[in-house]
Amino acid sequence: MNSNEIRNSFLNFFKEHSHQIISSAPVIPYGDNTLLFTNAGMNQFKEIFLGNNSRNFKRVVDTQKCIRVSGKHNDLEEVGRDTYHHTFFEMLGNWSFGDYYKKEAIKLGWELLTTVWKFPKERIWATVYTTDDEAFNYWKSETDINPEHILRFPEKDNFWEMGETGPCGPCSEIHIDLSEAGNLTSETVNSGSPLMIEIWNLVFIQYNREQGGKLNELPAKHVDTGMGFERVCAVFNSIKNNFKVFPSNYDTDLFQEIISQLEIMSGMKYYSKEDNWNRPKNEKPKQQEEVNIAMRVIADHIRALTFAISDGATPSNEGRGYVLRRILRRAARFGRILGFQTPFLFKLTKSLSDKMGKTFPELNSQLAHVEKVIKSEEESFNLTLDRGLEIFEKITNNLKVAGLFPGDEAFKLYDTFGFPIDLTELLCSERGLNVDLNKFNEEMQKQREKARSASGDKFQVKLSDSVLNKLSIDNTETEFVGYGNIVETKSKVLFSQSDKNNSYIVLDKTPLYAESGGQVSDTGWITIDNSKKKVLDSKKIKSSILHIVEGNIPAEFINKDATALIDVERRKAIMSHHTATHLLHSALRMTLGTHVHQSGSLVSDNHLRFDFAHFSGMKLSELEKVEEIVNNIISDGTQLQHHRNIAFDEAKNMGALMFFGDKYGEKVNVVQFGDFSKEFCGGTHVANTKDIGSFKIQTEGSSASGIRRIEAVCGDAAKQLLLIQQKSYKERIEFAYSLLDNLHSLKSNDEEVFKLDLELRKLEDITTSGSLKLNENILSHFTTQSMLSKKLEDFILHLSLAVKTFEKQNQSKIINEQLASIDKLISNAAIIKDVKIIVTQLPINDIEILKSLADELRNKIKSGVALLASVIENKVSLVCVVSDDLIKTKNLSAGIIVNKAAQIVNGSGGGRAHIATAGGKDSEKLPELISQFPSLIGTML
RNA sequence: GGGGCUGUAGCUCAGUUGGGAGAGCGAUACGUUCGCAACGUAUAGGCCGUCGGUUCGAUUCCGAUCAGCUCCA
Repeated sequence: MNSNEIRNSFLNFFKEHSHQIISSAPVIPYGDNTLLFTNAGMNQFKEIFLGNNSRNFKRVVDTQKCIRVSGKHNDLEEVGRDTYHHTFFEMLGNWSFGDYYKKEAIKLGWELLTTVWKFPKERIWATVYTTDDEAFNYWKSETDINPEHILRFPEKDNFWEMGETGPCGPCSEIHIDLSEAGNLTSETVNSGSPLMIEIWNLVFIQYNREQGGKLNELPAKHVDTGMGFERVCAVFNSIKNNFKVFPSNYDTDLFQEIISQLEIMSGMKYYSKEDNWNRPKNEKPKQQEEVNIAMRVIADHIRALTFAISDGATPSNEGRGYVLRRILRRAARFGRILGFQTPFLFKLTKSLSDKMGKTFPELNSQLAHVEKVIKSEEESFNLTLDRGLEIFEKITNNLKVAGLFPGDEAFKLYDTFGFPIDLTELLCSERGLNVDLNKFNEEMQKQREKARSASGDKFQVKLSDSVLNKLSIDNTETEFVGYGNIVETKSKVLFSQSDKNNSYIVLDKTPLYAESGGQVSDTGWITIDNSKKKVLDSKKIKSSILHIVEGNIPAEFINKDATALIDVERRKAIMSHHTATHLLHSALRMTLGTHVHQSGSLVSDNHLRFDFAHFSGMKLSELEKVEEIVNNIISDGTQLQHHRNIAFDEAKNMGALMFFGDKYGEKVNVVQFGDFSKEFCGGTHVANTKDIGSFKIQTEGSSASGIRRIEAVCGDAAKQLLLIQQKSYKERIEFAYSLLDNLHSLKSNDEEVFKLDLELRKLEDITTSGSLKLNENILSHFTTQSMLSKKLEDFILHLSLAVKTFEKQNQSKIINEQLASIDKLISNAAIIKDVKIIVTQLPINDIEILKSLADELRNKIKSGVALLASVIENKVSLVCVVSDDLIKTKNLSAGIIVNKAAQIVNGSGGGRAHIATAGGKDSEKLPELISQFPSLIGTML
């Protein structure tokens, strides 16, 4: 059987035993910030185990996409060096939610392995928890396993826990002996031997571990099993080869197709371990093993990258995006061993989607997107490497200690410029240098400690712990009644607590929406005992909606009657924006293609933000088309069809768009507007698209590579936007007038100025507003407005250019005028001790002009000292120049001179020896300065 | 969440006791020689990321902020 057949065989076996096959949850756990990636089969059922959520099925079978990159058992740096660690893997599992338990789980497992798959019974070993006699006995009674192959292990191996608290229980593992003779002993089980491998873990969820370690028996017991799919494929491979090969997950068809493509692309060959052993003696084993490792690393990493990006993740410099970046860069680096210098990883995604696209359709639909993201990320990594190389060269050219590359420099290369340390080592060894790794590690350790101590309360919600703890004990449940007509709702208080400023209230029924799926929380009011309190925010906590209320509310309100009321106007605006988001999504798919999918969304009362996968920026024409489509649907008045609480499969069959955040198997809501838009959505929407009024895109840009972001407004918010635009248009008109005034003062009575003035008056006279009607589509106003703005901007550009040229002309005119007097100044210069000294005040109000005049003067005077002064805004500005010969022979410095001179007018200054500037506050002392200046110079000669 | 680095002409980047904003490539014009073009000369192009502070004066010092890169968590 090939891998696809093995997977299907697993799923179908359990299907025949009344299990429902469900799809894998995305590998990106949306809505669970405690987890970077889906790392176990049970992630999507966590809520069921915790008792926060129930579903309408009891037996389920699935394969779950998982990514593990950190943790004690999986260090990224180890992946690829051996033959069985992976960043990405599938976990096959069968599940019982309060249905069958140990007996049937063991029986079914044994049946699949030995009867269906025909694994040799004598090679199979089973383990149970030390005290789990029940499981031990079922292995004896329900299977014909060799009784000596049933072993007991303590907590470390056979008691499964999700975390420090939460559901847990004993487990029973199945191991298989893949050695050639099949005669391994019990000591090899759980010893980490690559020949005795664990293939299946049957977990019996029985307890809930409380804070402090106490175990409580759960009301319902569950079965949670996990079978490493890649390992099982390797087992099949071993059996096929009569156990004559060393087991390797990479020798299965799952990886071989990628590896053979790598062989073609690189011209190098991958040898399995078995081949290695039989390799002719003249081949260099070390080099071959490096190629093997490189190919395994790449084959593994490309899977993780492709699946993660297909599920909506993007490489970036934080969080899970950063993990992806590291994976990609590691793969790219190993690619260099295979001789790849330019992007190559992206070429491998195609063969992966060919291989697995049938089971995971997202691989096919996202193929083009994934390729683009990977390629551009590879390109940017190459840039990083190039830059790092340059810096590396600089450092090696300036080594202080010969032969030693400083550790702090190596760390800086790594930390600041992202240059991999092993590359530094490689380059150094090529040059006969040693890297000071001790220093490097020391710096790294410092960095870690700094980060750790700074990231204390990361996941702490603002709410105090006591509120949260109490809530989870009370296990309250709130019914959300805020769809459809929004009315005042009578309900009961289930929970209430206060701190200094706020109270926290849970009701049994509430119309107030709690933030979820990007839609912000409602605000409103809760009335208890005729006391009306404002609701500031609402949060969803497990099955409850917690209202955060202004002021103090005593706890004895519990069980009292309450009425809850939404801020209706605000909510209407939110609904408009939410529906508009759906319409926008559809319009984008129509305009740009179906690869567009949501990758983030925010819906509030005054705008919406929509992130979606699309690689290039949108053209203006595309944006206009999208706006037009959305506004057409709005004016069509399409009625909302809200399918609430329907089965997941039913919704899927309707063809509704799903998002990565959707959990499979739940009851879901589908929001539909005719044939135009159909989406899974828990949010609230307008009853008819007409209610939205109008829709306008504000900005389009990029939020991450491969992700575009659109911000838009509708309804009243759109009108607000229009008003703002009109206001800023008026301000620009004012600005244009002030430019025109400038021009006029530079060049009065000019015909061109007159023409420009006329043109501007025209632009001002066209009014864009008029009175806006309530439901009027105001898009045309936006169009006129943007046309006018464009015209005005062109006009301003033209005008400011004219001002600039006139200013320059004016400037050179002034300079030319003054130049004539400069000659006069030179010939009238005072001479003290053979040095020509010039000092004068000029009617110039621009320091730049003063400077260039001084420069001219310096050129013309040939030998001498000059001080030019002017009064600008009632302050004195001074520029002093000294000719080169005097700097040399008389040791004069313009900086010192101008500073001394400025002291007379209560100022200071400085500069270079040949030219310097200064300022002073007392303009009335300027004549005094001018008269004293020659003698001042005299004292310096 | 916490660090480090970067932001100057269309592009790549120089620019230290704070004081005349530069180079190379590219662009434009002119010229010389012409073998796909080369060379020479000239010119244009800058809120020195943004905002605030210190200062007579800030690209430079200080603070904030935005953007990009990068490491740690």
